[in-house]
Amino acid sequence: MSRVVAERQDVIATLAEVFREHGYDGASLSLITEKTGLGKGSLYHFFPRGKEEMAEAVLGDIATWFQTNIFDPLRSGETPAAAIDDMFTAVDSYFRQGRRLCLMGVIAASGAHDRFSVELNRYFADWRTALAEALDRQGTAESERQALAEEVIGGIQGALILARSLDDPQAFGRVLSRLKARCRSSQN
Amino acid sequence: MSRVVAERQDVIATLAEVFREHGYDGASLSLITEKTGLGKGSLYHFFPRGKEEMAEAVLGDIATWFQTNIFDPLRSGETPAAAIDDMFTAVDSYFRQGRRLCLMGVIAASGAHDRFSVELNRYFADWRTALAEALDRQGTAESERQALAEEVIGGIQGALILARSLDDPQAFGRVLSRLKARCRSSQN
DNA sequence: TAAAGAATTTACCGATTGGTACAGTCATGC
DNA sequence: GCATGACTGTACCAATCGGTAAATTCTTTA
Repeated sequence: MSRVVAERQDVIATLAEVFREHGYDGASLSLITEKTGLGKGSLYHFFPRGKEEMAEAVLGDIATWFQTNIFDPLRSGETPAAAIDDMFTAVDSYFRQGRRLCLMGVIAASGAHDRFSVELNRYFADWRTALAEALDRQGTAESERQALAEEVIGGIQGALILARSLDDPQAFGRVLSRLKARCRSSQN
Repeated sequence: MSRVVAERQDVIATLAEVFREHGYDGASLSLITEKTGLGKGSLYHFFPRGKEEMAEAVLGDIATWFQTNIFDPLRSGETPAAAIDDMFTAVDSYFRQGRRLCLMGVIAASGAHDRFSVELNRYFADWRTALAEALDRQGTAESERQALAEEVIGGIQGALILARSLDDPQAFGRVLSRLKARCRSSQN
């Protein structure tokens, strides 16, 4: 593994934090410089196309993480019901029990939405597909699958915003457990 | 009604659009100038504290609208079940069948969150209280009220983000009708 | 109709924006 | 130990940022 790939990867985690906390427009290069400890020279060495490429890298990184840790297990899990339970556990952990926003949601709710519409579309569509398939395998009615998957994925996004706005991270957990119960009771 | 109040009110609707579509940081004064047709001089005449006061005015306007058209009817409606149904109808209409984002959510998901935390908190807390009370009056179990209210309000926010990200406004309506059914079936 | 004040236009400010250029430093492999 | 290329620091750029100031125009009212 070359040094390039390793260091670039280190930076991406910090970039993700900055974008998550300040949004795309709010994440200025000076702020990014400060938080990453990298000067503009280094930043533009790793991301020649600048801020947009930084955000693309972060979104790609997140997409990969979800693919690996959420979507794939939903498909490959032996017992789909357990796989769905695991999804909720992973989600709760990833979003730090409601104290962390979803960067995909942050971008979707921002003016930068158009710039990353492809990434956003793929993220949510993949999640919906993976969850709907798991629901299918656990015996959820066909008419229910897609709609329930949308309700759950949207519910997670909304719960994050709600928890932050109410300054009550626990609201996230409360909604999560209700959504989980909903998936469970849709079995046949 | 003086001309001041009337014209200021006209501007607020356009300001709301700009903030909704571009976010707080993305809504530059030049963009605001362009969309409102008002020069900086006029803008600063109406909103001496600048952009922040413009956003405050918009958020205040939205809060009033929801208080009047959503929260109050939830409390005063003769039959609570019908009042809740009306809420979903009004929400679907306000958010243009999923083609319009919620500015409160947009701000909550942005770096400007801290600046308007009071407004955000009040909006969501008021909504939760009003809905929980209506659920109470329609006989929803006490243990359910608050949690169901949170699920519904969060669900609406999330559905807006989902619909925009999937580029499928109808996803909003699908989630809405499920949430409505949930409220209905929680009656006693 | 003239005074008062509301509203607008215009020019301007310093600071910051994202981005570029490039010389210099550093580690690594031959 | 030297050449190569990855990496960094610094200086710089035009454009735009949010905001200010003041002269001017338009409306309202007495």
